[in-house]
Amino acid sequence: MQTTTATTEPTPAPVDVCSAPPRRHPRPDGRDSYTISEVVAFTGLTAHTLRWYERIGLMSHIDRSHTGQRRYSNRDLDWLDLVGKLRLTGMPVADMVRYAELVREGETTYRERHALLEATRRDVLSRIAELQDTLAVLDRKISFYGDAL
Amino acid sequence: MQTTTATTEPTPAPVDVCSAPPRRHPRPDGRDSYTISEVVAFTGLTAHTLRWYERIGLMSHIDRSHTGQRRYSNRDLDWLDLVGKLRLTGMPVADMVRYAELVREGETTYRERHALLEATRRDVLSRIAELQDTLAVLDRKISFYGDAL
DNA sequence: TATGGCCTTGGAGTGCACTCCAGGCAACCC
DNA sequence: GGGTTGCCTGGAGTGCACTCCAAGGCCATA
Repeated sequence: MQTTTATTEPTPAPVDVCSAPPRRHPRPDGRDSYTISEVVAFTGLTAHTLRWYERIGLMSHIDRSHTGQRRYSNRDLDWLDLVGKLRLTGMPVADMVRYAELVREGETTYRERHALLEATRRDVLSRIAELQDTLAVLDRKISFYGDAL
Repeated sequence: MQTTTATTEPTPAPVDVCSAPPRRHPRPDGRDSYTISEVVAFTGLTAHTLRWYERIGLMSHIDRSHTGQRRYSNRDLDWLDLVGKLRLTGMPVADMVRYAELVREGETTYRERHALLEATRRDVLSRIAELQDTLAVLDRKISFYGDAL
């Protein structure tokens, strides 16, 4: 089950540890190396975007095949899942890059990561509250139009 | 008490009827005419943005003083409140302009307005669900970092 | 050997939602 | 009259997050 990429395992390469993130799209088991187009299929992002994420430092360096093509690991996909979630919160990409840098710097940044996620959590809560507020307005208007019809 | 703008009252000018929207920022009572900078203070939008909204048709024509300066009514402020709410949902400005057009066209567009708001409502619900999903992920990570500290 | 498919790169382009600028008018205070 | 403030306009500029382009490498199949 636990296929490990020999290329990355020796150097534990600081990654986003934490409990295993739930994977949304079924990923084939027993593999740990995907082409960019497979990742496109899993994530819904474009290949352009994936390469751009790498360029701006939102993803740490991705493995390459002997011909120089990108080979994404399950860890990379987990990270993309998290990025997708953070994107939904409206977090700017620059902030996500900051978080990625903290992850790359290793365990010494736990405190700062904790603070960053706490702040994000507060943002998310207030966005949910705003949306629920908006929902109330929509419901009032919808029932107005519903009654008028 | 009821200061009415003589210019708009004769022609009831189709506006967003429905029940009275709750006003967020305290507006002085007994007035129905505000300068652009007052509206800036009430809404948090910039004067540029307010003029731009008008240019693109997101606001119907705003009253003018004898010198040509904009004079916003309470109805305009109510509309801006709604626009603010819709903006929070992530609705594109173009869609809001569409809704504004429907409002300007009068009662015959009730059905379409109803449908548009229903669709928006569904969007909002799914966004809330996404955010709650994200919140769960954040909580897991936050408690991981919290435990590790 | 050639054709097609998948991938690579740096850099330029796009769409959205503002945001600002230059130049000018009107009103008010000293 | 001069200075300041507030507002006006059309049009250009900005920042973000992609999105696309052109030119080319590698490799499998016909």
